[in-house]
Amino acid sequence: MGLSIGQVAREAAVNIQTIRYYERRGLMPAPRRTPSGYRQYMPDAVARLRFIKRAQDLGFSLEEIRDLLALRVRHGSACEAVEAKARAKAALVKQKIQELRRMQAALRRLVAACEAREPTGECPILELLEEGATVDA
Amino acid sequence: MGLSIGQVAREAAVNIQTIRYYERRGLMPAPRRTPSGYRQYMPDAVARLRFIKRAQDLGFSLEEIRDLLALRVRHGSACEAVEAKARAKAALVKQKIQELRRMQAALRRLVAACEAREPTGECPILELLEEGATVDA
DNA sequence: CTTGACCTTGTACCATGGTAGAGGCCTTAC
DNA sequence: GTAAGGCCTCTACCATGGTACAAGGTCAAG
Repeated sequence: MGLSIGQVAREAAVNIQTIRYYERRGLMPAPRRTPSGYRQYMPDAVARLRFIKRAQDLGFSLEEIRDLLALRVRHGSACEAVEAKARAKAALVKQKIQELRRMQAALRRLVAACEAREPTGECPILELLEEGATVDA
Repeated sequence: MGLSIGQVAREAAVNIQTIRYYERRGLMPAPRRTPSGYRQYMPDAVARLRFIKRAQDLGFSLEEIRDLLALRVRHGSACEAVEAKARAKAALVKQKIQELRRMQAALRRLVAACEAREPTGECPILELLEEGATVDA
């Protein structure tokens, strides 16, 4: 009928234990069970797991990911709250992108310095990242 | 003469213990000591700490950051190795940026859906992130 | 010359995000 | 009907990245 936890784990390339862990932590909904107690998943469980993994790679914590997944609009009732959360998250993502771009610029300059075989007494990375260091959060 | 660990901690907005921890982990060089054993830092220690914090926010582990800091070109001798590391890191950063952009697009679509007060039976986030899910690393 | 703020080392503890193993039940194939 | 493999729960352990506390030395002010 549905997918077993092992099938889901294989398709999503995660550990079985991890799926159960996510269920405990509220990231995966508790699936239906067979009469004998086996978990039965719908195919979208695989998509959800892949989403979680991607979001994690992007630096979101499991708690944040739980929130992201909870942003699924429920009947328009909580729509404003959802919108606010989405906006906040988007702002955060935007900032991360900007910082990564600065990092990338620094890395590119380092590569260029290496290619140019400059005497390179100094490392551009530290200084370049310091440039934009007007953060305090 | 130099900065005390407390001064550095305050300026870089990190815990004193954290600085010592970084020293143990090889992210901060062991500074000179006063005759009585107090650590004495040069002002660039603050910059280094801020770099570490920024890199962490970008999703780099302490080990990766240690590597990044080690990329400081030493006399051109290890220049090719440094260049390769920088390139690899840049590729990784580029990928992260792309994924974050997809996440941002999903969030923006969600916001738009909220604003439009659509019936919003479905959440765009999960599906949109699934779109680009041609990853396996 | 003592009080308080600061420093030292060492060890222990915490949260997050898993991973592993024990002990036991289910299922399918021979 | 029995063995292999999958699943169940529960508990314990691991790495990472800190944070806290104890016991004690240092230093500057009064």
